Amino acid sequence: MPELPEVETTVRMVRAGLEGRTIRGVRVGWERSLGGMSSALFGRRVRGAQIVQVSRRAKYIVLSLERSGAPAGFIFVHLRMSGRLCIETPGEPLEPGLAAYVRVRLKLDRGDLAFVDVRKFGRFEFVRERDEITAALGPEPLGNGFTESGFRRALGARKRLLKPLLLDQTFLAGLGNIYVDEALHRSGLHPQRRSDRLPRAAVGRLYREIRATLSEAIEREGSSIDTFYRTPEGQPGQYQDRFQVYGRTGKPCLRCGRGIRRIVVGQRGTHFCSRCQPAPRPGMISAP
DNA sequence: CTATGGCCCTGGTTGC
DNA sequence: TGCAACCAGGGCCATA
Repeated sequence: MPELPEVETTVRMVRAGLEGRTIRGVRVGWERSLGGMSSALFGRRVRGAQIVQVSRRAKYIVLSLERSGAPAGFIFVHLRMSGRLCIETPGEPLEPGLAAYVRVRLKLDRGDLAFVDVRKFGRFEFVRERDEITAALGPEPLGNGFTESGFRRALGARKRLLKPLLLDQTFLAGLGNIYVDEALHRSGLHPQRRSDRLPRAAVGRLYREIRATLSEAIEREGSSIDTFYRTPEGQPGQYQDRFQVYGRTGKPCLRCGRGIRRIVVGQRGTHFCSRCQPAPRPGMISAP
């Protein structure tokens, strides 16, 4: 599920309930969610710490911890495919259907934070230094550090297919399968175009459409295409109603009417319009 | 460097 | 209806 817009929505909704809270205890239902640390050590690291800030970096939710005013590490949460954060209070108990999938629970001085994750791919991990996670990440697509000229240089420095490159979190951090397909369609670019063979104007379009797509999706609180993603308030997002290509295989392109096609690129289902996103010349799909 | 396939997991949907 | 196969908003790792 969650890509940048869903993670951003999650952060905005849990922030008020978490900032300022103190972690009184920990319950771990699936130890691997901790990313290799034992439950015992995780408990020791976070018990007694105060959550002073809730923020987002790429697809991570970052809880900054302090003990008596001094930095005390971070909890990095990655929702992967099916993860969700829920705040439970006596007045707002967890939805009954979710209880069986709580993998980590933080007992707070007011309420609980439940990390729910059906498929168990998600992570809820403690690190001492932010860099341990963020060092390998590419720029934030909506941040000031992501510029059109920098993007052009970076694309030109690689010889990869556009779609897998845009999914690569070390190249650009935050896009996932849905928003890459949507941004490529809006840019009129075929997912198998090579990154180093784009005209300048195409790079400009792609740059702007990536940012516009993500911004519009955040405004609509992300996309919900099945029962997994819900905002922490339990509501589905609204951006799925705006999809141009994702999940629309065989349906008419909303711009030109031709049927949307689905192919597999880099092992990921890929949706595009063969008229609005013309294929590169055959020799340009793979390296010569 | 780039690409590919397997793997981690569970549940919903599809097709016979 | 029953059941197997296939699919899924992600990412890591080993191997060509």
